[in-house]
Amino acid sequence: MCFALYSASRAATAVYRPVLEDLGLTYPQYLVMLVLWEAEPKGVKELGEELGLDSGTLSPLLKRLEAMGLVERRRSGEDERRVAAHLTTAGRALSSKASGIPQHLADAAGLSADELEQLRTTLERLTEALHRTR
Amino acid sequence: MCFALYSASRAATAVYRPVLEDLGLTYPQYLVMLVLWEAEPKGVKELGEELGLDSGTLSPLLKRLEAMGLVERRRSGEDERRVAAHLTTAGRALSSKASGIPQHLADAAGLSADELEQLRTTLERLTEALHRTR
DNA sequence: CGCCGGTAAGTTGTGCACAACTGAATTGTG
DNA sequence: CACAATTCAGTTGTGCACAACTTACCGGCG
Repeated sequence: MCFALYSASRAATAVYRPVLEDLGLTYPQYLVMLVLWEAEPKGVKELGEELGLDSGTLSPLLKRLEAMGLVERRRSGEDERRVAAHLTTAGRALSSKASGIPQHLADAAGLSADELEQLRTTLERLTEALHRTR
Repeated sequence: MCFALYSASRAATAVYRPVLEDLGLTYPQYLVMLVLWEAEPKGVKELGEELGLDSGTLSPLLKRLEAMGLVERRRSGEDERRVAAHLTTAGRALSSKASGIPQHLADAAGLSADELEQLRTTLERLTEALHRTR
């Protein structure tokens, strides 16, 4: 069962890869951009909570996004410990190029909309349960 | 949808991690051992086909398993290009310690046996379809 | 005020995942 | 037989994922 999960996840990111290459993003970078397109700016901690990633993964990832000119990292004035990721103009503009990606993947999945929806909710329940065992 | 897949997969390996730590294995190493416990010896290419991994991933992984004394890599006599992974006595012995792991994970999943079975087949169909689009 | 536990981000080190490439061995074809 | 194309394992380089640790900063308490 878990091998099926592992394989499917890798197969999905493999389908994303060539599409995201046009945007110059990796899959985790794309996830971060999705979150920021939704609401911005976001602290490293908030990004980590939404994506389930820690600062050890996010810090270098955000640095790369900053080097690409998509994101700016700014230290908070009120709390000097916090760093917020702000979108640049280029970062905001990229969202329109990315708008077709979810549909592209849904097409590649070869499952009906119902099946996809059911799969998604089952996976979310599973993730919840697995996290609870920690 | 794909984020659900990505999260669930990471959550599953996170549940495996402490259990596999007792065996001194990572999750991909455990997958290789599972394949070898099933049938042995296996060439790097065959392992790669069953797991969907390439030599760039498997070569160093097998070297680590060899360094742990679980596996021996031997060049084939007939075809000097090929390298086969053989289990050592210790490698074979480890399988009994690992026997309880699948059940442990099924318990942690918090889904019924039916739901797990259905999830597995859906994921397999999905993986198939995603590979086809390449 | 001074210190102290806790928190936020970053750093270091290990091990995948995968692309691109290398080098050796084999196979197919003229 | 010779040699070009292919196959196989391994190497190199990049980017996650995560544990363990470090550093800077906050907020509270004596």
